[in-house]
Amino acid sequence: MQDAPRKGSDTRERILAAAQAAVLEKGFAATSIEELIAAVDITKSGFFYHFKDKNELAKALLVRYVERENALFDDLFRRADELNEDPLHGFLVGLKMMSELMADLPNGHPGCVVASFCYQDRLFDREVRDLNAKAVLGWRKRFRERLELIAARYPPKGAVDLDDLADMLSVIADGGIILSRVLKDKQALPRQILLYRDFIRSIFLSPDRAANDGK
Amino acid sequence: MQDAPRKGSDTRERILAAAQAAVLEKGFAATSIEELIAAVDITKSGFFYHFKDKNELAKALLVRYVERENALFDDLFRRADELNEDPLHGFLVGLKMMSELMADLPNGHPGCVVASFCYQDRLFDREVRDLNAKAVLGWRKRFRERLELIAARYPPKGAVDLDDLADMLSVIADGGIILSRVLKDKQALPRQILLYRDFIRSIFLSPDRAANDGK
DNA sequence: CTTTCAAGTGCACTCGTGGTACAGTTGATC
DNA sequence: GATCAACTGTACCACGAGTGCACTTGAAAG
Repeated sequence: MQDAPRKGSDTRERILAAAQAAVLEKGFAATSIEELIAAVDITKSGFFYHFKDKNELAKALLVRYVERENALFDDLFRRADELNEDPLHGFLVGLKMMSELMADLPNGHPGCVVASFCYQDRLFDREVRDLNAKAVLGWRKRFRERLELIAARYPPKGAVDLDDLADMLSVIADGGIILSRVLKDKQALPRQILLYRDFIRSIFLSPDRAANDGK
Repeated sequence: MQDAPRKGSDTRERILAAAQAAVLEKGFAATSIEELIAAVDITKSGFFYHFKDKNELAKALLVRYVERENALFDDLFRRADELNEDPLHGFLVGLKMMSELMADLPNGHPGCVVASFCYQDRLFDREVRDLNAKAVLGWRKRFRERLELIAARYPPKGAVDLDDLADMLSVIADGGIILSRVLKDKQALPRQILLYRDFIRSIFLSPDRAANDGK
């Protein structure tokens, strides 16, 4: 284990944590290196030891965010599946848990780095923009696979594009975060996720079954 | 008519147009006054004649955007209603038109100023943040009123919160714009709007009626 | 035809920030 | 005792935001 050569050396991680919080509140350009080194209590040289320039910081920020978000989804839907054999009900339980997770965040959702970068993408090089696209496509793949399992067992009513339906969860999440933040209403995001859940249920569950599936 | 005292004097509008395009690509902080005055071909003093500081520019940008967006919605759903007496089918037609409008934008949707500002809100004063919230609440009110008319004639299946359902359109729009931009897929946004349309139909139209309502 | 006023120009200045360069320091590990 | 990751310290440059103020211009109103 030579990943922590020196005492702790969590400096890089602390920079990233401070940077993410600042970026989600003010945007990347307005987040100054000076404020970050003040927050983490290092010198400017220390910062440039870890990141050769600001674009490197952006890249690391995005990679870290996507990894964490993926780990969170992995854990959440794994637990949901343990509670349920059926792919549809596993998904519905997972969405419910996701909604509750968002509702329980004390200060509301801090924001999505992918969405933030999307509205500032001319600041970054192509690599960062490609990483952003890859993250969204990863979520599409993840949810599409679940939806395929569901569709195999529960033939959907009408023609539904499963990619679009998978994307819709990212859409609801990003849009819901914006709604919550703008309205300063922490519950707006979880409620939107529950609406998506209702939509999924209405697509895959026939009306009579959906009727006695309340809650 | 003393609103245009001097020849043309569309300078202010040209500044705002250039600023909006730049802000949606790079964020507000990264949009320099210097680049704006270069684009509009005036001097720095000329800029500060129109806006006393950058925050004033942000405010004007937001006000302009919301006014235009509201005018667009007014026009779109008014035309949809002219084609249809029924509130539900008027809404469905409006959503279809909205989707087609988005699909026909040559370079994709340029972005939502409200969403952009949301991820940079610490840059602005309270007035701008309040304006942002008011804009979203305005859209909620607008769509909620439509949904109430619909719900009165078509009792919805299950308990639906009409505020949430109204918000969901803003959510889908903002999230869909992000999806489209990140994936560089212009059609992603219009497809998400059509999914919302499907959801609306499934809520208010009973299954047998929904069946022969295809397209 | 002169006064007035909106809509600017020109210039000089301060400050914060990104970024470079490079030499030196510290402390755990081998 | 040497090595190396992880820093510190100092000095420096260029650029852009934003301020302040005096000055100009051209259309319109009296």
